Amino acid sequence: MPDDHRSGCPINLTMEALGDRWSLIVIRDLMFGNRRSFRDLLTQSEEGIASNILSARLKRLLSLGLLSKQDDPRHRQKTIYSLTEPAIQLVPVLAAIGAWGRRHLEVSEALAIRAQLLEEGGPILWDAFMDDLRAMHVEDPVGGATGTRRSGVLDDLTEAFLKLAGGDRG
Amino acid sequence: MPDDHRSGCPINLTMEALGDRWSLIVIRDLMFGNRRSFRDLLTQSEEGIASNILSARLKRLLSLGLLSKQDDPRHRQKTIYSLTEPAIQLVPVLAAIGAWGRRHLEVSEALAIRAQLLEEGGPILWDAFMDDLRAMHVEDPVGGATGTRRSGVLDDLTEAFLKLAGGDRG
DNA sequence: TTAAACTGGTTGCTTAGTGCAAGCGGTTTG
DNA sequence: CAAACCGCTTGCACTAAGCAACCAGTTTAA
Repeated sequence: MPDDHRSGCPINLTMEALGDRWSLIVIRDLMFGNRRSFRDLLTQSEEGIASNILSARLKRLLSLGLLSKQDDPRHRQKTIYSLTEPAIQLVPVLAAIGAWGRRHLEVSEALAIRAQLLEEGGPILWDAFMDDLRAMHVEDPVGGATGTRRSGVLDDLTEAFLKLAGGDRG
Repeated sequence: MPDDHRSGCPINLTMEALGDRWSLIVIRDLMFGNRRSFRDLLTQSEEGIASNILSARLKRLLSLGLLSKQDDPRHRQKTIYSLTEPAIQLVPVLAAIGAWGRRHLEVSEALAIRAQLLEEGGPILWDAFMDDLRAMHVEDPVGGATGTRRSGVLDDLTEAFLKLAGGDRG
């Protein structure tokens, strides 16, 4: 039988895959917040995702091939979640969404600075960021999760955010 | 009281506004299919939206300020739905989503051609398209709905689609 | 003149997704 | 050896989605 999709339209298929209130939030936290474990994603979530929803989303994103999981060598019970190449290629999508939201919705200044820098940086910055993400999520997911591997772009974005937030997050 | 949002993050606020399976589909049909009435959106929908869902989405998008409605001079009962400026500015978002879906999901050839042309055209084409949409949805919504006002970009996209689909749609 | 078709929806029902709180077996830390 | 932490699961309430039938008013065509 054919696939059980509503249509073969690229926009529709993307909405079928990611068109809910949480999937892109989880990917955003992995991508920009480098939250790589269930507990990090759960407790550091700005929006307060519930554990059963997070569990369901991680399963779904794994089965879609957007995430991969590895054992954490530091803790036998711990899992490292990483972005795969398809998820990394969502950078331009998240940049466009962030730019639109920043213009048309009531965003907070601190949380909007990353969207602004990402928009201003354009495709050149996105490509640099995607290369960093490949190093931290595909080539060396453990190093990326533990801090051995870092991203210059991500450090810049985080620094700009912390300057406005005055704070204690990353 | 503060707004009842999960957070002030641009990506989160966009997902709260448009993060469901249908909102962007409705906007896509208005934008690329020039479906401007309830009936058109309902019956010409590739994905088969239900009438109660369509009704709810139109109400929601109107209240968010992404759509406007006008009386149709040809039919006292008919309503013309139009994109507002914020919705028109979703063009880059839909282009990015379409480009991603085309690369990573099982799209159909005919339905993917628009995404491809939009991606290849880049920001210059998007700007031209957005100007056309302003003429058809903001300046002269009635003319845009009735065919008096047309979009060169949209005609090109539709022609390319019809060539592959062999068909009877627009 | 009247019936058929079309207009933008609504209603009722079932199923799927979201949100919250509590809990669970195993692991590591102090 | 107890407390904290690990990735989850369970249960229950509520909202959103999906389906089919229906509705009153308007236009069209015989």
